[in-house]
Amino acid sequence: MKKKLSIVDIANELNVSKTTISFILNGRAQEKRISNELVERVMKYVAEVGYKPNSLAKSLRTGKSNTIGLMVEDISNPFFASIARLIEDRAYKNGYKIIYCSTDNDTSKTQDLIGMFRDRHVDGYIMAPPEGIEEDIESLIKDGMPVVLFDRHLPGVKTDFIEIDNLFSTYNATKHLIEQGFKNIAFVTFASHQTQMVDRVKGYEDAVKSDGLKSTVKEIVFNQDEEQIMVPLRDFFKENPNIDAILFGTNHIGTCGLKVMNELGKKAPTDIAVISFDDYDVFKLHSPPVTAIAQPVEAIADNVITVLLEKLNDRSSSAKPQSIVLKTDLRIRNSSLKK
Amino acid sequence: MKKKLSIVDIANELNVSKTTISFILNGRAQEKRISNELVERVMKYVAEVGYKPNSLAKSLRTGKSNTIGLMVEDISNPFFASIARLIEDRAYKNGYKIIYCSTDNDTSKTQDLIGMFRDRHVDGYIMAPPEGIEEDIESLIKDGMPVVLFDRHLPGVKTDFIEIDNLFSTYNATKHLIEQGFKNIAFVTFASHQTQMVDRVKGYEDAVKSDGLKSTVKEIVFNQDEEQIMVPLRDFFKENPNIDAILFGTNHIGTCGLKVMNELGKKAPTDIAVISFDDYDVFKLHSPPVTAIAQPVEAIADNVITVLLEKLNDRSSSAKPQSIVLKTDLRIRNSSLKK
DNA sequence: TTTTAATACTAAATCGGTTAACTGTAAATA
DNA sequence: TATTTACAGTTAACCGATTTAGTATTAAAA
Repeated sequence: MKKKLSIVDIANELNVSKTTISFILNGRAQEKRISNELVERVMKYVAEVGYKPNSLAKSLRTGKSNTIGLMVEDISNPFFASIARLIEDRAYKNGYKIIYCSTDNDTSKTQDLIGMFRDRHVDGYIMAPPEGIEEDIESLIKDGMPVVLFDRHLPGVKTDFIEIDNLFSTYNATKHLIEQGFKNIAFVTFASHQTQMVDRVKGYEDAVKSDGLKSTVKEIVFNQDEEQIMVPLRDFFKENPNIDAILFGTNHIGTCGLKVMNELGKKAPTDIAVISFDDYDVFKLHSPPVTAIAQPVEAIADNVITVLLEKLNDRSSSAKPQSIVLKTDLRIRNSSLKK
Repeated sequence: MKKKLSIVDIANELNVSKTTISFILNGRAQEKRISNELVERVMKYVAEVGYKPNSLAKSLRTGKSNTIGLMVEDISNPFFASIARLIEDRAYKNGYKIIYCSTDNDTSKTQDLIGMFRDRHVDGYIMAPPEGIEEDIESLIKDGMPVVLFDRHLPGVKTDFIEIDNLFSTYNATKHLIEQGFKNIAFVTFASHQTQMVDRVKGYEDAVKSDGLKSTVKEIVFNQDEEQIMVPLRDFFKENPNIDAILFGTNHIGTCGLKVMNELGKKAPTDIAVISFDDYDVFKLHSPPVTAIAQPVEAIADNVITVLLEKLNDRSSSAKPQSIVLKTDLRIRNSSLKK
């Protein structure tokens, strides 16, 4: 077990001060007028023995950790998992590591996690924030930490965020159902005051109202345990036997909804037409396949990391926060629905 | 932007040496005979101002970072995502953070990532190792790093691992198909020399041979791009028109397989019976639902973290490595297959 | 000839903790 | 009375880097 080399070992071996080594390794040789000769000698030796500076020591001194904290609702949800994956790739390419965690949409858990991230001196934060976290985020921002939100934003908080056009997405999907001739369209979603959910509900309501149809919104309490989501769904179907189409507010609730429909022997789309927010394999492979509102996952991840890197590279920048709103894609999978 | 308090600030404020503060905060007051009076005064002040020790400085001095490096094949794969989620929870509860990354089963990428983790002084490693990484893992172990492998292991490398009984799982699934009366059963999987894949193939082959049936194994090159997986699958179906049942080696390939079957208008299970490794929503919700080999995800995550925490708490322990092999569950979803 | 400037580095402080070794006093033991 | 022991802490070194301020030498400018 060879002990790791430190900058002092290198300095001693080459009879040079560690300051010089440090300057050379940080590309400040020119600026500090270190002779090319010496630079070469040092670089050669460093490569030879494979010396790597201790990043903890470096972080302690410089205050930068080259780490980004990523907080999503649940890393095992395919939507967040794929965004996390894309962010991870881009971050590594730019020399950043990711520390991630799942908030479960739980405010106090999230506060704890922010504390951990702070303590670990992450350089920047990417998060899909839960409700009630406004003050904590504001305090991060006040302390000069770059914060980029995605999937939703916090109305009072002035920071960058990337999201999609939720209102139009559900409006458009609902209109699509109406055009297909459905009259009793329900919207089933998680109970939430978050911006993305509020907008999704509003999009749906705007659409049904514009056609003089009745609005039926069912809100379900978020729960980790899938069974706890399915219970109220069963009730919903029993209480609303005349529903002919449903729009689900997230992939998770859409999946649970399909499971319950299976249980109850209700076929999509012959018995009840279904559209879900967030597209993924379950909907594509369902037979017949389920129409879904696909979020531009790559574009979201790209924008998130681009904006964050910008802030990281130009800390002082007081440019006003960017709000990027991306379009979704309604993937219509059953053109022959009802008519 | 109030600057963060350091231990020196606390010491000065209370007119005590920082050593004393450190002892008290690390629960060594008794041992170092610090008076209860002083302990209380310090604790009260620390709580009041919300002082939190700088973990970077702490790590630098102690060599421990309270971080675990988690390397999976692909964090956006539901199998790995759910294991990651469970490991995350357990790790946080025990005061550890997770740094994660996806290896893509790429050896040199993984080597890079190990380098990063090393550099960040992670306290332990959890990984689903790619091929060809034996030496790197051995060098980690030689340097005293706790390493726990899962999903597969490296035959020559003596370290703990958690996996499932792959051989029996595919043997059993194949037998099940045979019992249903299928005669032309194919096994479609990723090309790999990894232990889990080798065992899965062997389990299949043992089963078909034991009944004197023909073995048809199709190996597909792993690729990030789904289309690159579907091309050889299409070929496979065209070249083997008399196949009446397929066993897919992973959830990913199973999902792609179903997509291709959809394209080609082949129905599961009426045209071709299907069983896939790794159970998830896509298989549960497929109509009719697809039989799958479910891995005990919670048990895997539990065992992984338990073994790692044991090693972390007892570094010197030279107890010989544990090999834990868990059972899978064949979730039969179409009892009325053929007969 | 003296002053200034450029060259090529280095010493020491610093980041914020932990820890081995030590100090000074009072009471207990030899 | 002289020596231990217990008590209640403190001093200073250390982890491994970065960075500010400085030094010694030579060359150019005044």
